[in-house]
Amino acid sequence: MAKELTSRAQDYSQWYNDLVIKGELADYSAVRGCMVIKPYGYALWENMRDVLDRMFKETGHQNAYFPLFVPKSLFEAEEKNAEGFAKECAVVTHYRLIADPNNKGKLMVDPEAKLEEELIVRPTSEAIIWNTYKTWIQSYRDLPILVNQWANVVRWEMRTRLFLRTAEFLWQEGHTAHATAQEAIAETKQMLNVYADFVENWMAVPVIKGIKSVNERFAGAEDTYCIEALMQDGKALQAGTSHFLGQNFAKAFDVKFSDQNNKQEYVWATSWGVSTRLIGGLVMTHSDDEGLVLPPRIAPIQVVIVPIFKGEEQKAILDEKVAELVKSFKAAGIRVKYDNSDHARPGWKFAEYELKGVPIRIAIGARDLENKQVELARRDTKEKLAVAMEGLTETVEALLVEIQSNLFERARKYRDEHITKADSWDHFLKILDTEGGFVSAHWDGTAETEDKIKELAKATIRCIPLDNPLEQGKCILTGNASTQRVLFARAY
RNA sequence: CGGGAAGUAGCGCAGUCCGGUAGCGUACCUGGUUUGGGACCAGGUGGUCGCAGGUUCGAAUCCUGUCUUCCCGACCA
Repeated sequence: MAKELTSRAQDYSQWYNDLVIKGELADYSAVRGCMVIKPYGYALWENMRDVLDRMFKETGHQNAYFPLFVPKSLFEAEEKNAEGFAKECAVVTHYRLIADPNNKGKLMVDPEAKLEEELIVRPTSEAIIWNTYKTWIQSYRDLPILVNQWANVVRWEMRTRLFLRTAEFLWQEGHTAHATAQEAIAETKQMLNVYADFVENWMAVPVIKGIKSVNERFAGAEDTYCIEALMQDGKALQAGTSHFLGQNFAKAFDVKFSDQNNKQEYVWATSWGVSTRLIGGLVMTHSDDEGLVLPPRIAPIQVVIVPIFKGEEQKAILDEKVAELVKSFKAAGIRVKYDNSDHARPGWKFAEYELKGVPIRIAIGARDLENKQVELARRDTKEKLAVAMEGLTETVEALLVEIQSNLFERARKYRDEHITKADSWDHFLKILDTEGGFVSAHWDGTAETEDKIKELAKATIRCIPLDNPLEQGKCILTGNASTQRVLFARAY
């Protein structure tokens, strides 16, 4: 065994780290809290990015790029936003290094090169963008502005985890400006739906759409909408957020427009983002003790073909036959890899591609050529099937669709089985301590109660589901009157 | 940031207590035999022991500092 994996039951955290590192998605770096995203992991991100980018464009958005640095005076303009992020900001104070006179071969910060004004490395870009929008917007004719940027941001987290919480991460952030509150709210909801569509239909990760409580709301937002996913260890993961920012940033940066009646109005704003964190969620939703399990629609490699041969002569015959298959797969838009390298034997390759989460493996040898068939193995169910060479491309296409839907259904079943109603505090705690998952419980709607529950149960309100039915009840903690249940969970 | 553990060859580890100039497995290289679930035999390559100081004739080993990672907690728009 070349690569031993920790099992989920042994140590869930270690299992996750093993998969990310041994599955070659990412690795630790020399920089605290920052990871190296390796080619295989980046290919996965590129696939995700490309699909999202297309969805953003289909909903009328354009890409742009704003600076990495935010002058402190701009950063602090929107008070709540600044306060929310202040304690995790990297700050640039100098612009030059010089040779250290007391330490040969070493450099030191030039004390003469202190910046007049500190630059904040963006933890999010509302400030720099709204400062820019001020110059873009004069009239209602300039609205809406529908802009997205693909970027990196830095949040100086105390405790980091590969993909789930890193000091630097990749994401996209949409920042839109609108003439009316209704339009901005519609945009906020539209993008939430885009995220839910992407995460469910491409990543095969079921999510619950909802709205955050005041405590969990984005700093500077009027309302934060979110999609919440459930991991295999029963903990929840916020997979994406879409914020209705009201006029907070417009007021902070004095962004006004003239309406049809030549009346000056503040602009309405939204922002929305998803990050490389989604990759962490993907790993923890589908993968198993053998390694990663990637959904076909975003897998860097959808099909791997492993030849089984004795001697160069057989290999040449297989190479020729497989070249036809590869051509046919590629013509059908299937991402296929033919691994005919001779330094690893078939068994080794089988294990390796299982670790990498490749949805379909095809093994083909002399025996198969004779029978005009191949051995096809599904990563999701670990089933092996003998499949006719005739019409193989169509078979594979259909199977990729089936695997995609099987992964989603499996995850949804798990998620649905882990939404539990609790009507007493004891039951509430018991669920959190045993099966985990979402606990649907009444809450009196106050921030104080939410804080108290967080303190006592280490669970937070993940969201108030959008389609939540109203029902009379009593708060799980205080017993005060409540009109609806909300979803609690322990979360990443 | 608090508590705990760790850092020695690409990876996984032993050696550290009791100082004497580094070893095992795997990977890698060469040759051969192999190839339908992580092959075998033989011969090799590769490490200033995380980094920086200090003690000493001599440091992976003792001392000080520092960096990084993991686990638990606090924090986490």
